[in-house]
Amino acid sequence: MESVSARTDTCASAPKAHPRPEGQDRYTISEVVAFSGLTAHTLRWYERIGLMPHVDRSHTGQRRFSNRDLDWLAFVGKLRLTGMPVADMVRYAELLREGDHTFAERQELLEATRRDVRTRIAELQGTLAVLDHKIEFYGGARAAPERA
Amino acid sequence: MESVSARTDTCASAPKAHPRPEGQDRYTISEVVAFSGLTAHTLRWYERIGLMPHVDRSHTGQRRFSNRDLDWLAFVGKLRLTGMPVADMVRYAELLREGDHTFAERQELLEATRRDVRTRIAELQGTLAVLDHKIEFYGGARAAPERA
DNA sequence: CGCTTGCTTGGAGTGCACTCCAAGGTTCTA
DNA sequence: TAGAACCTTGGAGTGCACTCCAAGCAAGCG
Repeated sequence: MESVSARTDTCASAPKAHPRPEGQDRYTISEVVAFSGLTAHTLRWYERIGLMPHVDRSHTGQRRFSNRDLDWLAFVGKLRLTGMPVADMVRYAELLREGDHTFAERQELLEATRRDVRTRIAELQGTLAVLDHKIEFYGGARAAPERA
Repeated sequence: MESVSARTDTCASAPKAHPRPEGQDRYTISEVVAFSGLTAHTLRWYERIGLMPHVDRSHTGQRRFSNRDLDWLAFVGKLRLTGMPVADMVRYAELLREGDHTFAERQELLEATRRDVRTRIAELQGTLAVLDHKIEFYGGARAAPERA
């Protein structure tokens, strides 16, 4: 995802290069829409509720997003997939803004999230087993009594 | 997480014995609440929107749920975990009520759902990788410049 | 310069999945 | 046979996560 990858060659998830290199990264909202898949409405709303660190502005007040902002949005997107409530993500964003002394709390929050994700994966695998079972039934039998 | 393993003696998910044997399975709504974890409101709402096959009634009109209904609710619960919209589940319930000639469509619907679940699991595993990465960073470094 | 397209705001509206309410009838226990 | 606890209904309300609107300023082009 980000620079820290230099910890080794980890960073298994492809870093997904930014559309423009550092230094020229001043994206308009519509560019971010194209890149992130979110709507402009949603991007503005994220900022309003504190889910985005305050975005830079042009001299006339229009938003100019940075590569950093794009990275953050990608991370938020991942969290969103887990079903985490937006309020919790805002909480994490606040902790980040508050600085170093929230380090431990952030770590705890990430670990709790990881536990949730693992639980969710397990639940989905349980569901997958049920689906496999029913589909197998559909493949084999033809119209059986069970409320399939 | 693991469960799927037992592909041999299938029916891996414990059949989860019914609270009462066939023949005495006439549960009040509050018994179903205790067993399913859903609220009475939700159970009535499910019936109203057609997500429950019409539930049997006592001679005075109170609901009496059967083991069959419990099984159906358990399945709906699994589908709910996948994030499937209620409307889609209602569609499946309708197909069931319509009888044998909807067999193929039901099968298709289940298979599409399975594809969705697999996609969702893959997404969550991607998220898990990101979380692992960040947590590792938190464990190793102490307050670094990244917008972790 | 004028035109089109894009961006700004606060506030209101939408869709989903519940969740609750009021007013009354039912069932169980003492 | 009384009282508590449970059940019924249609319809209204809630919380979440967007989603859209109107009115106006900004930016790029021939």
